[in-house]
Amino acid sequence: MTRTTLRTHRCGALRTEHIGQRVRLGGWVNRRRDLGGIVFLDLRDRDGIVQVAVGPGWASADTLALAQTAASEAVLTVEGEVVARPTAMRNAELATGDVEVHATSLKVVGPAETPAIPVARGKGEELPAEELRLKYRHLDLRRPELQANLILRHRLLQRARRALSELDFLEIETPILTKPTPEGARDYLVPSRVHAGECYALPQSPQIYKQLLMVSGFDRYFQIARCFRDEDLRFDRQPEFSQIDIEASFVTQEDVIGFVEHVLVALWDEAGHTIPRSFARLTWREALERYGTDKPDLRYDFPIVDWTTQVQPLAVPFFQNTTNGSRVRGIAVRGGGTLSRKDVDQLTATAKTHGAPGLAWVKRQGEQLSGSVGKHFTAEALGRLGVGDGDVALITVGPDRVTSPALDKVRQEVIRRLAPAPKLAHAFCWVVDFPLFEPDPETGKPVFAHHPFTAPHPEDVRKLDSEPFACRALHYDAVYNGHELGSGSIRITDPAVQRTVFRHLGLAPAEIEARFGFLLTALAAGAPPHGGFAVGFDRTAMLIAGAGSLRDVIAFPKTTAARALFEGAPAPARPEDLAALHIKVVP
RNA sequence: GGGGCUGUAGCUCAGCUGGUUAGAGUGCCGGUCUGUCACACCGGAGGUCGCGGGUUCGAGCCCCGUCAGCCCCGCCA
Repeated sequence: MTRTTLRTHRCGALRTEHIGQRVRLGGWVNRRRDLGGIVFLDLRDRDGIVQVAVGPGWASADTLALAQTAASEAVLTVEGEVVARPTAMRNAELATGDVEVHATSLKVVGPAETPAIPVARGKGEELPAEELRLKYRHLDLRRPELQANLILRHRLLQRARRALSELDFLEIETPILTKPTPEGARDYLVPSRVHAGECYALPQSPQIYKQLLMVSGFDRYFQIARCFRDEDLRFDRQPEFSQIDIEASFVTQEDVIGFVEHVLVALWDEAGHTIPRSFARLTWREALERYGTDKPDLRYDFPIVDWTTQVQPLAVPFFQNTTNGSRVRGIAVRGGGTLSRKDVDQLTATAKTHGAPGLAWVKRQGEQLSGSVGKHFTAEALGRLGVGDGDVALITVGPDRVTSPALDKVRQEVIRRLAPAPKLAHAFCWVVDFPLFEPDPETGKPVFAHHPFTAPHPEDVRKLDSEPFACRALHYDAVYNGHELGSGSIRITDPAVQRTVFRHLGLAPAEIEARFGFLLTALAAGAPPHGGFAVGFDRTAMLIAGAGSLRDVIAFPKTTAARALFEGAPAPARPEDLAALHIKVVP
């Protein structure tokens, strides 16, 4: 199957079953070992590495001379015979290590200059700086690790397509040149040459299009959708990324959750992991209460607990400012007695950098109590907090919006330092019942927590105006080991409700018609109940591959400053191009 | 927009309290070598100490600014 005019096999595919065959190979010189009379070349392709031996018993003097000068990373074609290695010469570290190829002829078809960064690395040798790896991406991508990541990514994509096709979903493409959105992330704009002063926007997601497809009756849609958001980046955020985008009609939240579980289980299966269904489920409120985050890592315990009433009688000064909704919350760290004073100090620093006033702590070793608030406690009082012998309690105080994120970070840090065995290797869960609104950090006014097409929970619709923050949404997130894999919702299908929601966003009626008229018109044309989901595919691939960054599962990623170091994008536009686009750059 | 870390040979790094001619490993070049697999051994070349300014008798090292990469906060409906 891999045979072409120029080669018969891939290098990395040769095994003992090929012994005796004459083969032609093509590959890159991974390493050369020149012993004088005999030369060994490690030839590499995407399947792996095979040793090519060039010796006087079978190769001409010219071939031997050529092998002696073959440069690292040059492309060679090799013709020769697959032979068994003598027992003592086998290499158990190579998949092809029981055989080698005795080359009878050899050709440098792609000479190579000395590579700017090494492809073949010695054991324990560090990777080149990421800046160089991105600049010389064509070399970095030759590394077996990155090849494996991209090959896995391919298989995951194919598996997602297959899984969804089996569920009768149709793959339909939507535009890349689309319309700016009023809310959410900043758009990448594409100026129109034909229409002076007008712009397309690259989609942040195909949200409206997939809803239109439901209105059109396609029933079940999916797409591996490229999405673009002009926001600052992180190790797990790139300006352009791929989503497994799903939408289905005549569904409830349970149907969508079922579809998504089916896809996720298939993806993990593709990587050899068997994931039981159904996934754990907790409400957004529970998640924040117990873990301080809407994407809890359920591989580990160490839940956050409310100790406000238990510590009240102890008259600890630090815990006294429990006015207007503040609570005393903390984590009973089982086995936390092994945390050093320095560990606790660093945990305190973590809590403070995330807004907490500080971190009180009590450690119990036998009857011995120690820690910043140790003198206020008795063993019995600690027992009421669930803190036993050898444990430590980490405690803070404040309103939930302060203590939740701080204790989330503290919990993560505790897990990192204690490195307990996880209860599960793959902890999936659904977080449901998200709030429809959240307070604007500046004004305190309600703003949409998800996107403005998310349907309110039917039980809470009457609270839309009176108690907006008590209003739940039909919005759900899939979470894996503390990472958000994606989110989805049931959509608003009543154009009147959709108009009300836009008004809540502060949009004037004329603006609503201008921006979303096409959606409202569609909803009024007979819209089936529908909902969907989007899986962040790059992030999923990163997690399944065990990669440390999105950049390791994307062939040509951007830096954290959104630059492409390989091709050098973005680049200054030529004046004539700007003129054609009716653009003047203001310095 | 803010904070932190890093930047010295092609690559990975060391460089003491500011003090002689900036080192190592690897790669590269030349040589020896017929069973290596990070081959071994001998020899050699290779430096804008990110960039700009300042302090100092003297700066890789101290100060200010700046650029780049990475990580974090804000941001990411």
